[in-house]
Amino acid sequence: MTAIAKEKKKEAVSLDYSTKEGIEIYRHSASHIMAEAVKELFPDARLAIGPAIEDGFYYDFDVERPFTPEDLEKIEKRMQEIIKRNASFVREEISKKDAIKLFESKGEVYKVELINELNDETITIYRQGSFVDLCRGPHVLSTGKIKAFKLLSTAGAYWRGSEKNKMLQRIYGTSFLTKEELDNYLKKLEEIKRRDHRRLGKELDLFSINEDAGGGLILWHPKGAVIRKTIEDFWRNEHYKNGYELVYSPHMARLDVWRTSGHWDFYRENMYSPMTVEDVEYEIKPMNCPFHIMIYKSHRRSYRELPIKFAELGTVYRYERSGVLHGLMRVRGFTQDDAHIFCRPDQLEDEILKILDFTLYMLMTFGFSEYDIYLSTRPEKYVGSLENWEKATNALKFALENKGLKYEIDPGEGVFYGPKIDLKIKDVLGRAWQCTTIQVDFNLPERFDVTYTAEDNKPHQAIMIHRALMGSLERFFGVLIEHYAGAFPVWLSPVQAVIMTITDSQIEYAEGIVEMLKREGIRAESDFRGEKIGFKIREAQLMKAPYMLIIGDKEVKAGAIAVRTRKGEDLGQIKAEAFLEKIKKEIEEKVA
RNA sequence: GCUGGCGUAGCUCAGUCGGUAGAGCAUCUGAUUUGUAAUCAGACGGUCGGGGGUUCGAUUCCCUUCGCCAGCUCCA
Repeated sequence: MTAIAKEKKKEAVSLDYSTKEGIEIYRHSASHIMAEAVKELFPDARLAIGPAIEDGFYYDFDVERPFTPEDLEKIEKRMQEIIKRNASFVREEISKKDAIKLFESKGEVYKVELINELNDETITIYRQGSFVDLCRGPHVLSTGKIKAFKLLSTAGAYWRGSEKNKMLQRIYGTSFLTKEELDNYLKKLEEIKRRDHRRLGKELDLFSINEDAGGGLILWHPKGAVIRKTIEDFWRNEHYKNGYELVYSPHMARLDVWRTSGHWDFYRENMYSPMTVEDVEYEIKPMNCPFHIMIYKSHRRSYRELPIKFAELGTVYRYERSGVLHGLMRVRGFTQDDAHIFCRPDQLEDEILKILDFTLYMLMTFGFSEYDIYLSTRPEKYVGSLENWEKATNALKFALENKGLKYEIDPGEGVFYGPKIDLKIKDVLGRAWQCTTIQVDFNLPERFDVTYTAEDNKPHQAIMIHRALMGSLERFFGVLIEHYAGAFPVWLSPVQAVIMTITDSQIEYAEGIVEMLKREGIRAESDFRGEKIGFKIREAQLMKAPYMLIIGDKEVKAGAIAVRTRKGEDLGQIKAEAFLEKIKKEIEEKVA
């Protein structure tokens, strides 16, 4: 039992707030102080809930009109006063009946609703000054303990998160033990804005979304496309090395295919309306699996052939509600780095282990070493037998444990046809983006009758593993942009070197250098404009080009180039060949 | 989808308490030939997101519609 758990029995706690549990208590107390301030300023506000969250806290209120930024300032000021009053947090235990009476008398209908759902006969409440709130606690000793806080934003939020309920007004805030920590956090928020892939995507001319085309549909500009191509080439090569075969499949198919697969019954909310072609209904694909199954089934397969691994950069379309679209991270049309592995039962675990190794290798190459792993289990809407679900889930669990990877269970978050392992990459926002997914599926093979001929010369049902390592190229690209703040490693940089002349008299020499680099496969660009070198450097710097090759009379005379990096380092005069060797090596080794 | 906020030149933004708009950057033209993050000058560029209403007059006020942004997961 932790110290905090023990302290929960007491009225309020004095403890080390720098622990994870400690800071939660601290922030939860800050949320009570905010609620008190709101009640003092807006007596008609009804309290909902107000927990501590990842980087702060919030409290939901039912109020007549939404809070304005000016309201937040007033609330902040009032919170300062409440902190100055230094009222103690006092814990009380009262009977359920008294609790209901208490909150009814205050008109706190949401609190009454919550109490009614509690099974305990004794309810705990916390008071500070004249403010009282239904709360399990614990809290800090007194309001004066809160040293640094800030209210950040307001937003609508449904009561209990359901859009069928009334929308309440939520105030987000954060608090830290010291002003310094708070300032650091606010700085981090600025940094997050600076790295936003939507902003960088525009600034670096990587991609755009055009409202005439539609939301959630990505236009890849040349510079973004080069990066994508580089990723794809790497991906294809690695897949061939790992025993995959590449395939291509169409973007639509007859609706009956999706009926057979179960998508039409279990995944329809993510699918677009069918279109009718010569009286037959067709559907744009939300997944690639049925096509890979068809390729598998195009002829009979022997147990000797397995595992068969079909991989495809397959573009799929899924309906997402307009409000959830977000740059490259959440889109309606995206390309999965998809693959389906058809195997025998005895091969299943080994194949999952191979995929895990492959995944970690791929992610590492792109500079990601931090991720959270989840094992998602059977959802409410599912196909197949419970027995199959259990087999599949156990296979995934076994593989994770065998690898010694830490994971959490995500109950009910599996796909309708099978459980899955998800790897979530953490971006600078601290948000974890689901990229990798590995799904074991006994069900589609059954629905499509996917078999192989075994040693007994009889058909046996194959098992399928669906997997995407980067997830979708769009989302992965978004995470990459934020991860590198647009300054991609050389191998991914759309422009790897900008060659710039000091004056017109070096153009001929510089052209030779550019040509040589291009011939060697370097993405070199020239800037021979009649501008000052500082101006050219500034532009290349803003485009985050890793190398700037400056050529003046001195370099022409020496038969060399002056190399500057985007970090501002001056590598001095070197021979073009030496530079070529250096940059080639960096590209080859994918140096970050 | 819901709630709120926002929508002015290619971009970033200012402005108009109702009298049809302005800056910087970008683009184009010219001059400048320059040594490590912005040379100078000129020109071009907008029916102020779309539609409707009020008004002598709307970019400004009202309604509606579209788009974008934030939140809607964290359960006393």
